[in-house]
Amino acid sequence: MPNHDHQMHEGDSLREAARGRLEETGERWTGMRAAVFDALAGFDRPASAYDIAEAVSKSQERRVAANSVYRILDLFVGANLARRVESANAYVANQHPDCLHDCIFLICDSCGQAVHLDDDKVSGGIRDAAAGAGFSASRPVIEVRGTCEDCGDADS
Amino acid sequence: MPNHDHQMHEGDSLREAARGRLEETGERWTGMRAAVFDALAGFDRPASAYDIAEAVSKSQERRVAANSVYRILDLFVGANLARRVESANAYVANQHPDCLHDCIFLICDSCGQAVHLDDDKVSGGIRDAAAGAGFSASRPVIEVRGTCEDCGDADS
DNA sequence: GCGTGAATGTAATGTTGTATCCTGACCCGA
DNA sequence: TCGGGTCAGGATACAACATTACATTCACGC
Repeated sequence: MPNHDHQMHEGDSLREAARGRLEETGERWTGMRAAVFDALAGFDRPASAYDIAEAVSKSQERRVAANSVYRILDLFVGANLARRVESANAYVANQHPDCLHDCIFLICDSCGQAVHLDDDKVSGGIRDAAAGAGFSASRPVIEVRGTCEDCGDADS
Repeated sequence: MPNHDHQMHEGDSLREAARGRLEETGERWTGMRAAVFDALAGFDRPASAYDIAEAVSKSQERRVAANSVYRILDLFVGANLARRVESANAYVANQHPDCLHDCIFLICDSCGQAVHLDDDKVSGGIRDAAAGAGFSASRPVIEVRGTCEDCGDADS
């Protein structure tokens, strides 16, 4: 079970939380950044920068290049608005940008969905193991590939 | 501390262990596979498929294409002779191919070295956390980016 | 208005990973 | 010895992911 309550967000509430968080870091919430955030949050699974570029191109009715998207995604990751899923070369919106965690992703190899867990006990164990090897951890990457409940139920 | 002893290998011993393990799976230990394994084991840090292709090209004195290397690396990963480091898009030789673990990589962002830990307690915790969310884990990816002891000592 | 720096656009290029089809070595049975 | 099957690997092309350099535009203080 989680060891504290999060302010969870969705839809407009998430957008506003993201905007607030980004502005706290001294960055601007521009139209382009809003469009990228909306596109990212609109996916129900991890989205690649190119997926997002395509979605934004559609919503803006003009071509948006990948590198603009990369710039903004890097900014988002730095500000905790988004996370990178390393094993999928993709990104997800962070549902609670105000709250910093080492997080765990459960990624279904069948449907592509990614669930985000926060378990400070597990991540603490990893940080301890790293520290025990004389290693100073800055960014744990904890991802589990496998099969989600829905896909496991019925072997389609 | 590790919770059991491994048969650790290096040099020729590692090569022989790898060969034995691969042949146990019903695959052949060909010259090309040996060359790829030697190249991989010769790197002191995670190596990309293209790094390995280049090294093998040199040792064979002919051009070896990346896709051949990928095929062989996939085979190695499947047979537990090598591991993929997801956060670096790279591969490392497994020092004890006879022994299957969820493993933890500590990757130094400064020098690029990767240390391989086996800690069944930590990985068990992750599998438990996944199971608690109804998720059937097949392949945990546990990597920690940070700074190793050597690079942290003196801030060059 | 106008200069300045931040944000974004444009284009090219580099890196990583896959797909497809083909060749050559080897084995095996007729 | 001939044919056919299998499989490792080669060649090529291409798809997907990511970065770089430089030009242009925009917001804001003055």
